[in-house]
Amino acid sequence: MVAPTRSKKSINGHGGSSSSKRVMNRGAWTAEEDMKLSGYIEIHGAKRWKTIATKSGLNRCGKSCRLRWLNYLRPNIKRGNISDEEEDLILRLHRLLGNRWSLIAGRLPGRTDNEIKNYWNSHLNKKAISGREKSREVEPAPPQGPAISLHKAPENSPALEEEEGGSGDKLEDGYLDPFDVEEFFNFSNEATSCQEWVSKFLELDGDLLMAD
DNA sequence: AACATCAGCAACCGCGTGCAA
DNA sequence: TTTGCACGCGGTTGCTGATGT
Repeated sequence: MVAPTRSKKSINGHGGSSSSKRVMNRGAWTAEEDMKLSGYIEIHGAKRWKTIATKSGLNRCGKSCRLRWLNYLRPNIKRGNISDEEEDLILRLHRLLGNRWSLIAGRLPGRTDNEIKNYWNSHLNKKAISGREKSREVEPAPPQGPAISLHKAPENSPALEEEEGGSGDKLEDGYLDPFDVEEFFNFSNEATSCQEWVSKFLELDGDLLMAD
């Protein structure tokens, strides 16, 4: 899809937290706003979104600026044309992680959590459901939700922990955990390239399927 | 051609977490 | 210890274009 020019709701305020009476711009971003934002970030960096929002001269809230940057303006963003390989990876990761879009996006270079979430809701959700329906015909009651349960953890930290704690390899829903989850999803350790990670994941996920 | 419905997606919202004062 | 700010995440909303009737 081309850069959006549609005018969404342009209402005052942004609901909730801000008590400011200043009328904020909302809705679709214009090319001019995009230029202002990326120009400012180029010079000052993508930090302190509230400051960025005010100093850049954009009549937007910091949240809106952050979202626009992360999902649209950031360099190396891939948009659209999700390949079969990526789709397959999303399906597998979702089966493993559930709706942890940012984690899934973290393993798809150039893809954003928002894009993946949208893609899931509009394309893959149906696929996943129909897949489950089919497998239900063969064996009843497949497990719902992520095979690996996660506690919410900050980015770039050991994000995953098994529910039972420790190095136990049996997960709460009966899935076997065939690999070191903490190491596997430790994004701070980027020694291995993403390509390597993907092939490693596909390999291990295949094993997991065989074990089912 | 006109209208209704659906699908895709950008953007908004509320909440949780981390951190500094 | 408490409080407030900044940030990130996931769910939801609603606009637009496509498709169907």
